[in-house]
Amino acid sequence: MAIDYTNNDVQQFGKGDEAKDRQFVTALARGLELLRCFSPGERYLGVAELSRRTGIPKPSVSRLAGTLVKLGYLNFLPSLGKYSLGSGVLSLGYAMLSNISVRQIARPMMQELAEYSQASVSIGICDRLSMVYIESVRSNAPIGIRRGIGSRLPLALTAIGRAYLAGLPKAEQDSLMHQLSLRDEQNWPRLRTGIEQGLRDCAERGFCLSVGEWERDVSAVGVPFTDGEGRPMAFSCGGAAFLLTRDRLEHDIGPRLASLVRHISGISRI
Amino acid sequence: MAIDYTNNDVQQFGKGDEAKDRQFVTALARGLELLRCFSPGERYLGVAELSRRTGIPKPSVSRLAGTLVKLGYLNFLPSLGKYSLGSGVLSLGYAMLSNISVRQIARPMMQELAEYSQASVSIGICDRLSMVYIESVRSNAPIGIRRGIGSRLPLALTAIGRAYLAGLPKAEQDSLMHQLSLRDEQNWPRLRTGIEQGLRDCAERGFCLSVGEWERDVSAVGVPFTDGEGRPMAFSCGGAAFLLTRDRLEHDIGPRLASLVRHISGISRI
DNA sequence: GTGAATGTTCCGCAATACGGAACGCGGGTT
DNA sequence: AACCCGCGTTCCGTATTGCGGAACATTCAC
Repeated sequence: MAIDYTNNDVQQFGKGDEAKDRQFVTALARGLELLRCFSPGERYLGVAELSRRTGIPKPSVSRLAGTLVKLGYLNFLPSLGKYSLGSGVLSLGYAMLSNISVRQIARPMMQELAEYSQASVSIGICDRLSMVYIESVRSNAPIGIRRGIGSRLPLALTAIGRAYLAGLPKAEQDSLMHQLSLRDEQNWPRLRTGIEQGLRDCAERGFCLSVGEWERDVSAVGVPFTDGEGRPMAFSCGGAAFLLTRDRLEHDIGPRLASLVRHISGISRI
Repeated sequence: MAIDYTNNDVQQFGKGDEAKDRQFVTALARGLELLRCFSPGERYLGVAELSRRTGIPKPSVSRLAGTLVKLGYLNFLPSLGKYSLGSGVLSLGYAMLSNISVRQIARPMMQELAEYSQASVSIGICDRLSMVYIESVRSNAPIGIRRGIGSRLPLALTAIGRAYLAGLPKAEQDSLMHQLSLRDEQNWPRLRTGIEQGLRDCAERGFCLSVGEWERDVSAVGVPFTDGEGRPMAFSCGGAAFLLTRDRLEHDIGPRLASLVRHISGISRI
């Protein structure tokens, strides 16, 4: 598994953070932060490791993790002395997915476009500074990595992320971009250029591109969308770069995806 | 949506419960209990409703929910004054799924059996007193409801649940059955009969049945399994009762599913 | 045996989460 | 309008509860 799935969207909750909010429950935030440490790359984590990652002192980690085990959100493996995610986390995700109705409406059309383009067509929403797939269908072509529902992609480098930003109200857009700039001041100028190109593209043509910018061999187009309940999200169609050339994305796939999204807007607006 | 998706596996956390455990973090448990209130049927819940469901007083619910919003696990809809699940819950579930390798190994064989039987083949693990699908493939026959990954099924009435119980060590088996009996004393005698039949079937033939016992028109066979990491789970093959007659389940599908699971045991044991 | 990891338990402390009461708000109903 | 009812939030005094340094076990490596 060469892909780095690590969740970079860390938030530290030092007890006396600026969140001097009397309405903020630290213990809850910390417990959830522990769960977030587990990612597809990091199956098993021990107390010390969790403590290092989150900055929470060991005894507290031990207590919180113990609680999470009792609740079924973590498993404890006595042989390793480590924790892994438990079955509890699954059903939460499912409850959320089943409440987003666009998925059912869009799936047939997505499937059709996937077959046509021999690529993957996905819908994503934003969590912290990543996009997360809530639906993804792929052509049954032999190649093509399976990035399933729930997988995370960076906001700044992908077509779906840029499209998402393009669909946001200015205020939220700025806020997210500000956070991005803080996280990676080094590369921000470069990232920013790509994002702003995306914003322009979406405004002018209704879709934006990422040609090998995230992973060398992957290209995609993205289109912003807001569902009937006002939830911002984005569609994308992406796959092997040698199949999805820039020309084809700009003149064929891009317009098709944009048209697909217009269709869905029409249907779900009723 | 006629199916009752409601999550019955409630746990109350009155502050001074028997959990006088100095190692138990109540605030965390309560916060997660709030998230659990949302199910595919219950998209939007307000403070009062959450308070009623969980027994947590309103101010505490307000505080905890506020915290969950800040963390991205809940959305707040000002127009309704209610909460819905946020994007944060998704990625947790995905991180867990991607760490269960049986899924990838088993999928092709599951697909094959699904086509052959014109039914759905699934893998499930247990969360509290429900089975939760971690993988599910279905034939592309026109009929067949889509129960995706993450959906919950009762332990006592389904083939997958009974098979799961059959695969557990005696102690855990007894513990779960005890909890089941407490939750529904009324029907326990009947449920128990079905479960014990399932245990016998699994011991004798390697699979168990549920013929219209959970939903009138749905029948299935189930087979217990334990993966390379010692995680107990169960396979099932189920679908329309008129296609999957008892005879066919007993003499064709059941043995085939049992054989499939033996294959997988062989592969993943390496 | 020593040393450096790990994870858990102890326990005194005070910060923290708690929850009853009160407040403000909107939307019915008479 | 005046009333009421249900909701959600804020207040604030309280003691509960979670906290974390220190000490204590274990295990591993060499």
